[in-house]
This record gives sequence, structure tokens and C-alpha cells, in this order.
Amino acid sequence: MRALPRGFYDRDTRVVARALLGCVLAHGHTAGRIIETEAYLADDPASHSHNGKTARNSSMFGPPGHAYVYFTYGMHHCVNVVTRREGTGEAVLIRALEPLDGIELMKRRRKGADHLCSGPAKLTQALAITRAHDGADLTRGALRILPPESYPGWSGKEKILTTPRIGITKAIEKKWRCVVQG
DNA sequence: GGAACGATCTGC
DNA sequence: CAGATCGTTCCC
Repeated sequence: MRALPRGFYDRDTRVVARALLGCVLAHGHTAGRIIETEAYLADDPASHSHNGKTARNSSMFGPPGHAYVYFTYGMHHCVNVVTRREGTGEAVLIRALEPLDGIELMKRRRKGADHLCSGPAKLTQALAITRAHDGADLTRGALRILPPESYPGWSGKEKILTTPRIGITKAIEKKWRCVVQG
């Protein structure tokens, strides 16, 4: 509970998307700072939860602070942070990290590609996050989120941009993507 | 039982 | 800009 930002639980998912910027996503010996997120709300046609609870998205309706990991395009995993109380179905997609720890390991997992964590599927590959982590409690265990100050280099005064979300075809006008400038 | 598609990435 | 590649969903 303490590991996540104050006011994290069951707050407006768009607020959580902003609050997660600067936090650190860590898995084993790899870690990266969250620099891009997107909010997916209940009754949001772009959200996986839009057509109700299914076997695939059930963890999105689970307790906040847990992971929703989905598999898409036949080859990619993406990781979300569930934000609202059980049964609601809202989450924040983590779209990009700034690599902090385990960079050599990330490079090996990414097969030498230069951009280790600059996209939602790249970062899951770099951190070895899979469907096995679906539903995992992100406040404890191997896969977890740490507060910004757990690594040096985050002042809290970074410039944040809010833009439309990426890679979706519905509700494209909603500016629910948060990204650290630079 | 089957078809269509996807919150992506890579390489041509 | 198209192909990779397959789980999930929805419709028959």
C-alpha cells in the first residue's frame, strides 16, 4: 500500500495516470521510470473493459494496485495498473519507461535493439513481463511499483504533456495520455 | 465451428 | 506500409 503514491487507490483514473509518471516499475533486477501512460476508463469505448468482464480482462475488474497484463497482435504483452475498486474496470496502460537498472539484461531480452522501453510491448519484453503476471499485486512481490524517490533523477517538477491516446480507433479525441516532456 | 480483429513492432 | 502471428470475442 505504502509503495504507491498517496491517493492512488480508487481515484480518478486520469489522475492516477498522471501520478504514475516518475514512479518506478521494477521486476527482478530490471527497473525503469514510468514516463508515458494512458488512462482507460469504464464506459470508454477504447477500453478492454468496455464490453464487460471476460476471462481475458477479469483482472481489470479486480482490486486496484494489481496488474492487468494482456496479450495482443499474437506476439505482444502490455501491462496496466488497475485503479478503481473491484468491479469497476479501469486501468492505466504503461506505455514507456526510462531504463534505470538491469540495462544489459534488457538489451539481451530485446536482442540488442536500441530502444529498450520506448513502447508498451518493448518494455514488457525488456522487463520480462508476461500473462503470468496478470492480476499480480504491484505493491509487493517480484513485479512492483516504487515511488519516484526510490531512484535519483526525478525532481517532481518535470513538464507533463497531455495528448490523445495512441493506437486506438475509438474515443480518439480524449486526451488521456500523459507523457514526460523530453 | 469459424471469422475478424487487435491499447504493437519490425523491417522492407 | 505491410507482414508477423495467435488469443479473444462474437456470431452462426
